[in-house]
Amino acid sequence: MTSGRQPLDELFGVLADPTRRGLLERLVHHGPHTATELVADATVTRQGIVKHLQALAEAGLVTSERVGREVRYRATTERLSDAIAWLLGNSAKWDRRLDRLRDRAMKAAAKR
Amino acid sequence: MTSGRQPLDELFGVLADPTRRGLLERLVHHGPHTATELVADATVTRQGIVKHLQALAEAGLVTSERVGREVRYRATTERLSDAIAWLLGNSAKWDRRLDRLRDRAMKAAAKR
DNA sequence: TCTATGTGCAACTTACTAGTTGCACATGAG
DNA sequence: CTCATGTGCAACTAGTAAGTTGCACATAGA
Repeated sequence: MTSGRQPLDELFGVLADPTRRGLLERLVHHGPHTATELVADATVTRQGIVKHLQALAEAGLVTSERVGREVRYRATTERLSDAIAWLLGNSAKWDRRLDRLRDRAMKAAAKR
Repeated sequence: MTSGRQPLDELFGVLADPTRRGLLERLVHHGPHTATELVADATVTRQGIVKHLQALAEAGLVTSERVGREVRYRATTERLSDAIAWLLGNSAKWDRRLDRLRDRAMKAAAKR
């Protein structure tokens, strides 16, 4: 059962870092930014941020677009549905509220 | 902003490992088990499993109870709501389906 | 009491990850 | 062209995490 690097490994792993979650939050709620712009809010160097953004990109949570000499990173949160679906699917099944949530999440995930 | 070891770090970090997710799934869907029993389905040693269960316990996802010479581990999935809430809160806000999910999840989390 | 089974503790190896620094390359503006 | 700004690549360090092995301790049962 322990095959190499499943999608959820990457997804949850990427979200386990507070700096990365902060970056993603920023991109989700305040739109696209460059790595250099994001340095202001972080405690790490630009290179550190670039690494985090690349990790997020590999997990499918951000995309990048070159604009002149800048590179804009944009959040693409569709993949989060996979994580949500797993979590709801493993929340106590005897809870009716979560049962309803799970059903809806499964449908939402299936549509994608 | 990068303070030491936030709750979500631990939560997502613990879920990033496929062996741990497998253990949690097993406990959620098939009830309490001992570490020794869980060895059968895993690819790692008992000690490895014990370590994973301890990690899950520290993240508040399982509890353990001693019964004679055995130790039964039981899933306690309430904490998953925290992860669900974060994910829904950072899913694209323009998506109405996820908006509804988020509202419901927030209410569910608040009740706990 | 003796034994089989289950658990706990500790040391150790290996591998990965966060974060850094240094420098080279690319591009927009004057 | 020249320079400031933004990006890319690579090497390196330090810390942590997975997983193992070996052995000691505890307990149910014959």
